[in-house]
Amino acid sequence: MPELPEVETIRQRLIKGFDKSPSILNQTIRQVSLFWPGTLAEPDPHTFSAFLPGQKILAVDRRAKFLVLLLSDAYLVVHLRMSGDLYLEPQDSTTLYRDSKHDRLWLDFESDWRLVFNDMRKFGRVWLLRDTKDLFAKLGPEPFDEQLTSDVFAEMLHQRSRQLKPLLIDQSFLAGIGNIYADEALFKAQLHPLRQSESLTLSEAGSLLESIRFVLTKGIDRKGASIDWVYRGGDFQNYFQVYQQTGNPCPRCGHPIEKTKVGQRGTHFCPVCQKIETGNS
DNA sequence: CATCAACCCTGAGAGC
DNA sequence: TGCTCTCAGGGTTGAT
Repeated sequence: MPELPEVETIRQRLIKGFDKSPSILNQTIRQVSLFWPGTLAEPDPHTFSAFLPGQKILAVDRRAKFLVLLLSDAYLVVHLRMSGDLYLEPQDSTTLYRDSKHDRLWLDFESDWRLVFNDMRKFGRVWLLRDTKDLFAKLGPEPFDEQLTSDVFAEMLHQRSRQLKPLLIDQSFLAGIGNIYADEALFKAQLHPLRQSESLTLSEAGSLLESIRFVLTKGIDRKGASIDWVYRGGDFQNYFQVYQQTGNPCPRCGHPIEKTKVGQRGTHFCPVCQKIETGNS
């Protein structure tokens, strides 16, 4: 499931070009094909398809797990949710080589290239907006924001009274973390997923922020994780310490990694290294 | 404000 | 082989 590192990887591939495909920058949209109307959050399909032809892609940015395509006169925002993917391919390759069963949207450019939005589980969404302010209004800070110092992060944790795991994946608290990187960051910081956020010491808060940045950086360096049957070409899954490592020995102490359910989400942790008690180190 | 559950979906894997 | 059941998960929504 794409989290910040996977979305960032896709962003960089769209900008730089990937494999044999060119950069998406300066491509001009010629034609729109929408195969699953539910993909479109707004506006309605008719307005969407009528507006886009002639629009040029000027930039590709990221906010949280959203990809933001700056067009000549609007923003095209994409959220990949669970199974979405976004890539360029030649306009004739779908008919010739590939099963297009899960394609939800095509943007055909004036060149021979096509932007494909493929999304097996249909959870992904696309917005065409004049302004992204409302959509992003409730998002928390970016993990790499320079303003986010360990003191600021500690204060954010103390202002809430929640278990760490659900808090980390709450996009209004911090933007871009999902289930994988939350589990990995908590393990690296040696904090129990059920620890109450307000109980963290200043040094524990600093350690958690540092761990979050470490695992996200590692994920980006590895071009993201390719898990389940969704392959995106990254190999961070080979570096998981606890995620999907249930029963395997903890890399730190050797005790078997355990899996529980926290806030409706599968949660992996080491019961020895990740203590629930308040650390007074 | 925090917590919980249902919902949106598909396909993989288990059990029979 | 082929059926049915369960599960996974990001984010939204509504109830407690």
